[in-house]
Amino acid sequence: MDQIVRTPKQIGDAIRRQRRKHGLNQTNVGDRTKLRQATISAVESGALGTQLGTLCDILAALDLEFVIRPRTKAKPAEIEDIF
Amino acid sequence: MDQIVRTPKQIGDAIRRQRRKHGLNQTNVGDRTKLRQATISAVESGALGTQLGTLCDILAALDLEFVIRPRTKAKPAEIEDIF
DNA sequence: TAGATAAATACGCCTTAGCGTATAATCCAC
DNA sequence: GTGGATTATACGCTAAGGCGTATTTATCTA
Repeated sequence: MDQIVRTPKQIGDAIRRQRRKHGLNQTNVGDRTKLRQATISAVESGALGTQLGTLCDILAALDLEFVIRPRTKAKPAEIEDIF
Repeated sequence: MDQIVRTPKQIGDAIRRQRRKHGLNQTNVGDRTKLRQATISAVESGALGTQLGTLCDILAALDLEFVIRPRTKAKPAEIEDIF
């Protein structure tokens, strides 16, 4: 359930998954966050330049949070696919 | 040990704490990440516009990782100070 | 397979991150 | 308190984010 994310792409994928789990589309999230649908799309696709404020807004809208911790030796399956 | 972080400021504080725990200064992290000391300073101070790529680079340099999960009802103490 | 819903792109605009380079402001130990 | 180390700011520059508005390109479903 908890998802280890180490790259923008992994973060985007995790967000997309959670968004769908919530039954929302990108426009819905955009409304909740005052961000454009296009921006949500960019974040989910793993744009490196996504701004931290933007990301935090999206997480809040999806009722998600980050935990920051020392890297673990996680099995590949626990981490987002590299592809 | 694990730190719940929900805002750029909390993320910056957590990074600063971990950096010090590693016995590094901002310049050291800058060297490891090809970022400027000034950039590390900005991230640690919670700049909203910090880019995701930048953040991930710093986390990697400090051997940290994110976990993304549903928000918990954590006691205030488990979460970074609001300020 | 048509129609509708959702996601990805486009264009021009304004703002700002991060860069190099430097310097000012703090912190700390001696 | 002073000198060295660390961190915060400054300035001009280039590149890119996110905005509004719209359209194209999937995706899904009846």
